[in-house]
Amino acid sequence: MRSAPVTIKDIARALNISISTVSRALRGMPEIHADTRAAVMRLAEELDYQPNQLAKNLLKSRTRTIGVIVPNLSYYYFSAMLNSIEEAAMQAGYSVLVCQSNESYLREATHIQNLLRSQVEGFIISLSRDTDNCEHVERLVRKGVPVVLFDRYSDTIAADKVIVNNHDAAFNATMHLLNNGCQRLAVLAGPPQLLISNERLAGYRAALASAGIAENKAYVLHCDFTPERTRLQTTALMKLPEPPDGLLTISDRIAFTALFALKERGVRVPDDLLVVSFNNEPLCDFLSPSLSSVSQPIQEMGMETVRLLLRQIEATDTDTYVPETKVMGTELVIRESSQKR
Amino acid sequence: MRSAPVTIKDIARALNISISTVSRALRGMPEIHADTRAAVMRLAEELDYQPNQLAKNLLKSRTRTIGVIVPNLSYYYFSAMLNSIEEAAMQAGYSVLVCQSNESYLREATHIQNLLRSQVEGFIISLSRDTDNCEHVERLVRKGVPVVLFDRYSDTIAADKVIVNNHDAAFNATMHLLNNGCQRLAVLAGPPQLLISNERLAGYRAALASAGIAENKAYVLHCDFTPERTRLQTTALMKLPEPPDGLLTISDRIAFTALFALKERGVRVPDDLLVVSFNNEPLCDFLSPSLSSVSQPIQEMGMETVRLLLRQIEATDTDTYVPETKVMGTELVIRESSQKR
DNA sequence: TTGTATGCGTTATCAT
DNA sequence: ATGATAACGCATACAA
Repeated sequence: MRSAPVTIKDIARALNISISTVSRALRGMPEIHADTRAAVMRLAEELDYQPNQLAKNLLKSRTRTIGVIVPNLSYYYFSAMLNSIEEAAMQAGYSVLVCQSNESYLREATHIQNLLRSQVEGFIISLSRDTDNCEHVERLVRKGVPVVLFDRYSDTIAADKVIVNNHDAAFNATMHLLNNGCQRLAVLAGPPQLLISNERLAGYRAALASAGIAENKAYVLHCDFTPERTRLQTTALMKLPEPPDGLLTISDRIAFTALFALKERGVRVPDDLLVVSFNNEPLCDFLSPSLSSVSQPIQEMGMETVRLLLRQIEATDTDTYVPETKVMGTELVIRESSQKR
Repeated sequence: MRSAPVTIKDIARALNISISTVSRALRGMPEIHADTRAAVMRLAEELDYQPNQLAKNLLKSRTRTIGVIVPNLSYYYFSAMLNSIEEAAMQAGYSVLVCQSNESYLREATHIQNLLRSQVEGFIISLSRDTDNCEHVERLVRKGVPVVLFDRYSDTIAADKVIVNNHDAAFNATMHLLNNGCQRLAVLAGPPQLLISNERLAGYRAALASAGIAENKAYVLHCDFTPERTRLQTTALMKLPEPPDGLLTISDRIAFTALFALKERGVRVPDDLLVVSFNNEPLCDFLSPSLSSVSQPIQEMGMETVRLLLRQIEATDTDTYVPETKVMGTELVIRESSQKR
């Protein structure tokens, strides 16, 4: 049998005392008589009383809750970031409401709206693939709602950011491929509206330029994180009259599918083609050949996003606030896929 | 500058009308004069008014929110289940509060408590690895709180369940290995307190028995989903005087690490050892050799958990309610790892 | 030490 | 067509 939840009113009535006494007893206020407190506690325990968080939050106008919006939790990077964000938030006494945009602008905007209505005190966001207009987030910032972006950020948003130097990371990864003998270097980038993809692309180009290699436009293809598209683009690359002998992919998701497509076509990695990727998912180790990949300090990034957000939330004067961008270091983890044997 | 959120009171004051009129206009009630409504809507838009969901929920004693507790979202199976649960819930007008137990009983119990305080209307739970005592969930059920378990369930809980026939699935997987020539069949099971692991173990044993093979205790080892432990157990298996020539692992997480450890030791799959696993993560395709694995109908399972939960939530008489267990079909997806070439 | 009254933002009931 | 008021569950200022 289901019944309405127990309230302090129920306890008060049963004990024939006032609700304020119950409230005080429950919260261990010192002025309450020991006997009264004991009786209240006993009954609360017996009835399995659970304080109504809604009522508390409404009264205090504080929820100590932060909204997190990520593209998709089945990407390792985001679920790992969520873990570290949750941990840091919990330590600080905040809880987390997680939403997935599923790479859709519309869902992202809807989630922001809903989280706002649920009175979250701030947002940690990594933008969706299809978000080319950031008006929805900019409005948040304009309203003074604390926002921190990570990874998938945008230039136009005046919020705190926790990112890596995508340009330099891609530059280094590309140089690594060049140094290992690649002559024809291709790249599987993300969708063109994704800033981090473009930054990585720029790093790739800078590396080519620094090595005095002219860019071959046919070697630069865009993917959208769907296996179908990646497969198509990989095949397109290898069908070129001069197929590449080196490949940079801007995400492990893309690399996994690409490696699969390559194997199907009989392209041997690293013998025929060297590969370097981004994100350093745990699986990189398990693949054969194992996959070289750029790692981000997920643990630190999660802590940093929370730190920046709480700084905003707990700031007394919000007028003098200047958004900060924290650039974290990356590491190129070199494995079998990027070294000739 | 941050300011207190806009309320209907603000709008009422600005327009010099009563809050009830604002409330009615906002909700499109027919009795409101067109001009009044227009003015209210305009101002609400301009001030970016967001109704306070806390207040609404408190008043209605309904949140249309369900709590989902899973061990860890970085396991593919759970993030995929979450996606399908969220989708189904959204379609039905409910939203989802997700929590990770991180395989800890304590966190699981704490999350239940917190979600209860947040007035969720029901729970969808997959138990943590360390949950050997289900008192926390049983109490929920006793209180009449709607609960649906999936995958990691327990016999002692009188709630709806959405599961697969673990015994038969393991039986079939084991038979498949036997039919492909395995003589010495080992199994890497999960922790002994995990019912689904024991069921799969029982299926393995039944298959051996049906083939007239005596069980070799040394071939049955338990893992706890940590790579370290799995690595250790895999090594232990291969160090036996008579190492196995077939291996059943009760989760892809375990299989991935085991395959890695095998490769390190120079054990060739499938030449020296055939492997079958559980969960059919997308990566199974990408590994080399690709990994045979038992798949569960995640999409349908998500829909089913939500359907059963909403049935409970929306039931008028909760007295006559009898918990239902929905057993979904599995499919053994055969890949390279389980067939001699 | 305990009780009474007020308010958080909203909807609903009852007037007008 | 609109307004005043009570209620949801809780915390707290003020009274007693």
